[in-house]
Amino acid sequence: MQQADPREYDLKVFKEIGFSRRRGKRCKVYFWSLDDRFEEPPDTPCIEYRFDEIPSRPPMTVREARELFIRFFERNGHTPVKPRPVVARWRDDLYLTIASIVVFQPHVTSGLVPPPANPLVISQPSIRLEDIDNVGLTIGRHLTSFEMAAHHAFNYPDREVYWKEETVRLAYEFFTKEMKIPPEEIVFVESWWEGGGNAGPSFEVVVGGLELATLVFMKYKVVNGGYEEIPLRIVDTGYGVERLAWFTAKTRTAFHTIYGELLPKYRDMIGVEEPPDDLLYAAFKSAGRLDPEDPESVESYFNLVSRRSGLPMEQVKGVLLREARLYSVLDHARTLALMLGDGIVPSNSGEGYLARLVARRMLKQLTLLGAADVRIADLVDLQVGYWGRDFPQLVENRDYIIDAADLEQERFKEVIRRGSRIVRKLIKRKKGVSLEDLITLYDSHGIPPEIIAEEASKLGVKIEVPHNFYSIVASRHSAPKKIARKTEKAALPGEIIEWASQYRPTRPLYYENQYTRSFTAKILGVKGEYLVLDRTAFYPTGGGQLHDTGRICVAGECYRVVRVEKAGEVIVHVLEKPAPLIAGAEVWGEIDWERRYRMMRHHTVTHVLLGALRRVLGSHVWQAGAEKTPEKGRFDFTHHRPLTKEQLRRVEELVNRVVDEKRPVIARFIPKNLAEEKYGFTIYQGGVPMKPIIRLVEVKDWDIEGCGGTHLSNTGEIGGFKIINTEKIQDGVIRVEYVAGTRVPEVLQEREELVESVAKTLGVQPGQLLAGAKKVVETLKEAQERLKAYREIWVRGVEQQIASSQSKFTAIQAVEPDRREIQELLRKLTTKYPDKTIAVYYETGGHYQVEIASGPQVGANLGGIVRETASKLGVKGGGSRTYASIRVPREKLGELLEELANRLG
RNA sequence: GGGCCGGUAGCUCAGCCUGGAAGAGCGCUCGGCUUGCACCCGAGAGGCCCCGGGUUCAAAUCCCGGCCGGUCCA
Repeated sequence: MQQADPREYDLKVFKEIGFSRRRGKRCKVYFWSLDDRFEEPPDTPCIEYRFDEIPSRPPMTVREARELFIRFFERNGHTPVKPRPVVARWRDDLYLTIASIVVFQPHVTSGLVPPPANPLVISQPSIRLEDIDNVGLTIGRHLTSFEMAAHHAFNYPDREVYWKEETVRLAYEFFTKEMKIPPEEIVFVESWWEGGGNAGPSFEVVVGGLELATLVFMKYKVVNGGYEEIPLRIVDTGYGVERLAWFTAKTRTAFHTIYGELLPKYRDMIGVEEPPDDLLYAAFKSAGRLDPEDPESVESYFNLVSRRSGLPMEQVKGVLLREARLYSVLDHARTLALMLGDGIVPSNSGEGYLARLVARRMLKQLTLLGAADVRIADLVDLQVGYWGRDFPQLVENRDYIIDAADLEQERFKEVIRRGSRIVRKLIKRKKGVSLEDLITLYDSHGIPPEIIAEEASKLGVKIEVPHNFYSIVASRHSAPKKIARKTEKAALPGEIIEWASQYRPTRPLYYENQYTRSFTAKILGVKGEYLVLDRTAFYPTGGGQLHDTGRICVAGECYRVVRVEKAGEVIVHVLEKPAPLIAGAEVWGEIDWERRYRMMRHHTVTHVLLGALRRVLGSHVWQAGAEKTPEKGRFDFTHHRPLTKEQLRRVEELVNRVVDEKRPVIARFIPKNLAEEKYGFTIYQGGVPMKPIIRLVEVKDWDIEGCGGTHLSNTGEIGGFKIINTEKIQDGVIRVEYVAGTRVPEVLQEREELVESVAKTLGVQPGQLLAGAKKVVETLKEAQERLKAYREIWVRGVEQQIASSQSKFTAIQAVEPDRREIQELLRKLTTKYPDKTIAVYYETGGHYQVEIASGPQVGANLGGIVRETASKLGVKGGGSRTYASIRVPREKLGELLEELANRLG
């Protein structure tokens, strides 16, 4: 860890309280505390938990702890801010909200957008999966989901809010006055924080073995390993709400505090009894020193608990491992509820995979607890009830949460079912399962090794799973790259983008009036076929809407505009060919209105469609991609199951109803913070614009989204809507394609034409299409049967020919060019006439293909003879002892057969 | 987005390594046994071996590309 200048940590507030600075003897870090009672900072793993002995305010629930925190900071001049979803849709470098500061990155932290309030206080539910394997064993130190309560101050060069002194003072006051912790127990450990490209000094506030808060002072940007001061200095704090509650409740594990009445319910459903209290107490005391990553530490932890409680090692180990599994199930159930509640759709990629990971790990634990049949939907539903008041999105999306959880369980069962078949086979064939097998089984088939070991032990085979199994698997994968979310690739050559950027932003007339068809403007610059104007009505490709086309005229000379693209804020028109234009000239432009109008219809109807999908399917439906062309609209969205016919029908009906209702469609620009506060994050369907002012498009009382496209002013103009196709394009993503307005009859016409041409091909009237098709199929079947009959007759003839032939070699011409059929015939004949060699030849592509087989009693090496013959004739051919094939030009057939008859006859 | 695994009868899969007869179990059809049946016995139907290209005398099998599914990881 980076050690900063000691002066960074030397604060007046410490002196005022009477704190002094010390250094740990074994854990060699500096820390501030009241007296000299601590030789070590009271943090894991330097000491064991002793916060049960430290006085504090009476036991709080998680909700009470959150309220206590927010009210305290509100009284101290902070504005409470609503938390964001646990899925960080506004970030392109993160899937999950892992801390409260993530809420403000990167738009606020970069200085582009002001914070919603300053200073502010928030309690942000966060999810971190890095330590997922340690959840449970550490009785609550590791959680996959937690609430990070935080106060943030953003210090601009021209506006200082507060910095270290005030932050530490607030912390001290909160812990002593609100949490009622004796001052002499509170310790500030000097530390250094780095993350997301920023860095700064920090304090960890630890009490009685538990780290309760981290106070970070972000003031540097990390540039090539060095630090640069940034103009916007940010106070980034993080208080663990669950830990605050645990500290006051002093229960044996954090899970007892966090989950309260849910814990006994889970015990009941899963079948894990509450262990004896002296065992749990011993575990509590010893857990502070436990390093779950280190198997030796884990072993000595069990030892310690065994000695402390006086219970045998085996019992301690068994009980605590079962407990750890139970706690993970509790933890994962809440995390999964939060993920699904914020609309993550489980899948095999992106944030969807993270939801699946949590679900699968939970299912694994249940399986190992012998409770594979417990419905995880029930477990998750209990969490929805328990946390519903804190996170209303859980209740609102209950149906989806339950359905998605059920589906994940079904899929996992399927995986295990497939897996156990493979395991049984392996054991039967190889009498065991190697590490290599375990890795393949997990990496390629998703079957956890622990479950394989159990499966195998039922069959009497013992399998050792190495403790570092998952790191072995991880090491097989190449180093992780940065997460890549969809980025629009440049449609213009780099040099053109560079050239265009020198001009001032183009004034977009299509925003002033979306129905503008023609306009006048001034030329700012021309480079070959690329043209930049001071203003334009041409819409550039963006937001899933295709660019306009049209013409631009100067002094009666017109040029086709074939493409329009954006280079930053400058709009670049791409002409059909280089034009001899000069800067400063006046131009007149006109867009192809029919094309544009169709795109507007397809764009507006896309918004109506999204509104309908969210109503029919649920609010987990998010845009995953979209494209609007004059021909059709295409919309990809997240959803866990394929659409039923009924759902499709309802969506179609709903959209058409909105069309009939002639709802107004309004586009306007408003500040980002205001938009978020008023409409929430569903406005960011197509990604988050990094601008302080954003454009919203609202279909009245139906749908509202940030959108840069051109829209109709009323849904009535859509005219009509028809879905023409739907498919699952990847796990968790459904695509629909549709047409609107005048495209509907066109598509109908295309279908009609198809029906007509099929009917014509079948020789029936369009009305008789089905009957006609049935007849064709019947006729085909009949013909095939007849063909089979003829074939049998032919075979009998061939047999006679062979039987009556004196020669050991017979050649027969076949009509059907079906190798497989011929091979089968040859097989039959050579079995019946084991001393004969038979050749069947048929014409194909101007050549004769000859298949030759000899019976088992024929001594000669057929393949060899054919190869020799082939080279003699200058063709290719060969085969095995009893089977060969050769291909000769038409005129050489006679020669070939003669040669073969000579050598084989 | 990347790695790995897979795509063969209605279903579940074998065959592929080592190229030259496309198979098993369940299901289905018919017949027998039986009061009846999820049992038993006998017979039978059912396959563009995912698609395209290449290598080869010859490809389900080997090589390349694609599509689809699964899975692990970002």
